[in-house]
Amino acid sequence: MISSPPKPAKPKLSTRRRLIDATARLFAEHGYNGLTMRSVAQEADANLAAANYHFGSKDALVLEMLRERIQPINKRRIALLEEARLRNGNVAPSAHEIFHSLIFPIGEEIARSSKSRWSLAQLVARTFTEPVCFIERMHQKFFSQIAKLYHRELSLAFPNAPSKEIHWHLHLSVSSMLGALAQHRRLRDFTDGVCSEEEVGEMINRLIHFVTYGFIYGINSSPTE
Amino acid sequence: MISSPPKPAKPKLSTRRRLIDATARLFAEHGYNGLTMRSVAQEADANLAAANYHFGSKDALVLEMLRERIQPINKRRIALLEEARLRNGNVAPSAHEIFHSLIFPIGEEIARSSKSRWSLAQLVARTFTEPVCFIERMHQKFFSQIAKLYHRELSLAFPNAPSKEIHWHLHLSVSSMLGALAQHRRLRDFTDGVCSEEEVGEMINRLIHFVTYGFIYGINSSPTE
DNA sequence: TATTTTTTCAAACAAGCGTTTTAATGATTG
DNA sequence: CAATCATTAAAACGCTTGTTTGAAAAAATA
Repeated sequence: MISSPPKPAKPKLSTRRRLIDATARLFAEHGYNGLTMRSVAQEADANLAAANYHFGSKDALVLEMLRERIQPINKRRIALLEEARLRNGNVAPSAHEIFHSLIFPIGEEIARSSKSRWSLAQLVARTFTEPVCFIERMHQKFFSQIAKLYHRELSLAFPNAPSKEIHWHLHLSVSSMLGALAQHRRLRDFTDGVCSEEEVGEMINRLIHFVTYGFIYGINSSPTE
Repeated sequence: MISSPPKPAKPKLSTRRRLIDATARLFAEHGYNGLTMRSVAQEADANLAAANYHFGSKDALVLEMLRERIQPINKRRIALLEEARLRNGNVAPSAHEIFHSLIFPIGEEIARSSKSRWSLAQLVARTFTEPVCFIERMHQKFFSQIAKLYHRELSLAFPNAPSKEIHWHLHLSVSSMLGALAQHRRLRDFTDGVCSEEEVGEMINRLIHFVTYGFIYGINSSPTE
């Protein structure tokens, strides 16, 4: 079966694009140390020297890939928060709205990526485990300001809760979110085949409720036990 | 200052022992790929060939280290569950008792290891992120049976909840636990210095409550939304 | 003490790593 | 067409990896 169309209908993305996408797949699957320039080149169907030519180094390549994946999610989070604020008039967003804005955007991206050939969930797991220095610094840059934003927002929603308790439970909430995303690929095994990884929307919805309840009832019970 | 006591008060553990402990530290910090036989040998103050002599291969060394760390925790979990069952007579353990038995034992070990030179929290994060095949198989072996045990236990505590919902929320609970443990080292940064990583007990207590509330109220609300 | 077994050690092995180099391509512009 | 640029290609560079080797040292057994 020989196919010889005038145009192969495969525009074949730029080498740069293919390199970044291959980096995302391989970084998610094997981590920073497990990702090699040679594997990236092979996965991207490019030459070994191409990545160094386009990005300068392995570090810069991975960093650019992460930036490209994370920034739109954070922008969407802030947008959803603004939306809720406007919708409620002068009333502060509820805990559910706050955690919805935190979790839903990354759920959207995970659902999108799961239909593709790479998994954002795995990538999230990676970035939060890899102790490589530049990744830690990057997380500091990307997530410290948004953490402060959510702490402020939760302080408005729970004006009677001590600031430290909000810190504690926001930390637990974020940790739960990340843990659930990181473990998502293990869902089928863990539930003995009962729950399927395709139901990303179900998972995100339950996760938002789970975290909201954990936060609300955790904040309001025995802070000094 | 020359010290020449008759016995240097340093019995110096066996090479095998030192190799395993060094492996735990380095695996936790750098992951499987980042751990090298040379770094293990240096950290354990042993010869490069010693690890291959005692364990055969890098795989076998890491596997033995993991087995040694995980098994006692699972035994303690089952013991706490039995304890609660006996204490309540014929009544099934409550959700709080169940999650206490799940989370408290690993909290104990983390508190113990945090005073040592290595961190169990980091190791937990590693093992749940590393996609190396033998680790995944190992987790399947170690945690699939105990997952079934907890599903049974929660089914008794929530006889009206559909089995699938218990699967979902147990998955979320375990994910939250792992996420919180994995993120524990980031606590200080994340909370802007307000919460300290030394308060492991505080963290575990709050985590148990957080997960319990998330499970209880998650199970009892909108299962078919 | 003599002999056997276990454990350590330094050195070397092939394979794989990130990066660089140099030449050959392809596209763009004059 | 000629010339300049951006991109690709193959080969090689030191360096590190897991593992193996064979002899030396230590421990255990007789």
